[in-house]
Amino acid sequence: MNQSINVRQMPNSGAKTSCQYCSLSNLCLPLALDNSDMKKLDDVVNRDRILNRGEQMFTQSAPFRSCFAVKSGAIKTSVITESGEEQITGFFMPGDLVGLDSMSDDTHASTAKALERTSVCEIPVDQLENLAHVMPDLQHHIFHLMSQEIRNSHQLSVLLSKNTAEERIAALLLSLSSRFHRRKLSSTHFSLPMARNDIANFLGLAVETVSRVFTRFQNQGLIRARGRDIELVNIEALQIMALGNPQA
Amino acid sequence: MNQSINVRQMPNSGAKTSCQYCSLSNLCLPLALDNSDMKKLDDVVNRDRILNRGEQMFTQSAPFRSCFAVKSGAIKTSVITESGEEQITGFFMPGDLVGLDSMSDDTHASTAKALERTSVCEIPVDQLENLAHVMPDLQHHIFHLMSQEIRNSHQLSVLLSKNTAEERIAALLLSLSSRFHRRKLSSTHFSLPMARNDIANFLGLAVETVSRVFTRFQNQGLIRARGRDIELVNIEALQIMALGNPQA
DNA sequence: CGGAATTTTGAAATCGGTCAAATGGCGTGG
DNA sequence: CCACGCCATTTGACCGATTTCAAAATTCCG
Repeated sequence: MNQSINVRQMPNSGAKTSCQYCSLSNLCLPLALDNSDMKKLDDVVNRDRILNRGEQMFTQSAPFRSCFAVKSGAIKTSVITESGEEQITGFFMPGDLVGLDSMSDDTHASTAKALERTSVCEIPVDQLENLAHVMPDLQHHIFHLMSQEIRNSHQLSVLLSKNTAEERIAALLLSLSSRFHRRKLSSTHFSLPMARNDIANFLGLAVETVSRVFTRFQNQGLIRARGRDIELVNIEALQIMALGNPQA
Repeated sequence: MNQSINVRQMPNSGAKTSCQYCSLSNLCLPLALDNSDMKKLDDVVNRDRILNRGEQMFTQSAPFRSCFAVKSGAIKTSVITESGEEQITGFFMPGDLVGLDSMSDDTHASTAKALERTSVCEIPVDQLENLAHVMPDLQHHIFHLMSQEIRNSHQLSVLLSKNTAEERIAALLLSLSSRFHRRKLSSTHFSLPMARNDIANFLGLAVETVSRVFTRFQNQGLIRARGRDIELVNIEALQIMALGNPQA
């Protein structure tokens, strides 16, 4: 039910957990850093900001001052078009860095909202840039993360323009599966952090279509779904399905 | 017919044009730099690589060593899915930097191909990172460019998942228009660098649909199109069209 | 426990895709 | 300079996956 990741407590402290003692350090920004550099990063991080389900972390067009690392819970980001439509651009899980799409401007390019109770670490961008300047590994790592974000978005574009409803949903389930796996959680049995509505929006489908595909998958014995509780029964079949028409 | 940008010649030289004397310096990487820094950048740039139409600048999965700045001509980038389908992820014009989506890996995340005769400047990434390390403005500028790339891709996602064929094509025409404008070319009369096929692929449509929409637009008096030669007759109407259903 | 929100299910409508074929443009070579 | 042939573009008719509209069923929380 709860796919958040427990944060190992610092031995002698009930206080905020430093990067060194955070179980996410192998996923998050500190990944690239040695101990002394991690300390410096540690100093600029504002820890333990808690968001309730539905609460916004930042909103599009608001002044851009910080990126956020997800500690537990889950975040969705979305852009609002001029015609008022929302497009979800990503789901962020513990260890992910949110807000990189805003680094080209002094205002946020998207809105970030908590999908459930979520705790985050805030990292002021000006300080992050300063650190990156003196720490080549950090600079490199940020380049890496931003580039990864571009790739993810390109993958989404492919999904949206080339794949059927079934293929998109299979791909999303597998993507979530592998992300849970990387976080040492079960890759076959998890709880969706987002509503059907969010899935539909993200994948460019109608909610009804998402619902129908879920039941179809269930009837075909590919998954077992009860509400947000999902079990991947036949991963291989899902993988084949996600690939789409294989004769292209 | 030719929307390439002339490169101002260095007064006393028929040789390669340095960044200082390149008319694109206000669009390209040097944008962020003062004269002495520009010199250093200049030293690491391999100039005057020429690609013929259809020639590949780099291919997906090939070792990633350099980014490329477009000097004249036009480039398209695309990703190939596991099932062998191509999705064009961007069109790059003079002053644009190609290859940023590959900075998360040591292999290219996409393939880049020249749409017409194109000249580019090659910038080795390791040297670019070194320079960024000593030049905070350059680092900031690269963050900016990468973030912009994320935004662009998000915009594409919105287009693909929320907009009709007409809206997508109107949006593309307007986007090209503004990009030509920023390069001091006509924003109402230009030559498309890409084929209908590329437009269709980029926008997630069938070629036939693109063709139909073009003729529909022409009949409605929004544009005049003969082959790749495009004239935007009623920009306001196109803008309204690109917005999509305004009652959402 | 109750009411609202989410999810599911059904039937009908549609936009864009697919298939097929005609037309047009352009470079090459005679 | 023209004719050929190839490839890009256009046009037409039909089809199908997904959307839309409507309503029931279920779940979620306060």
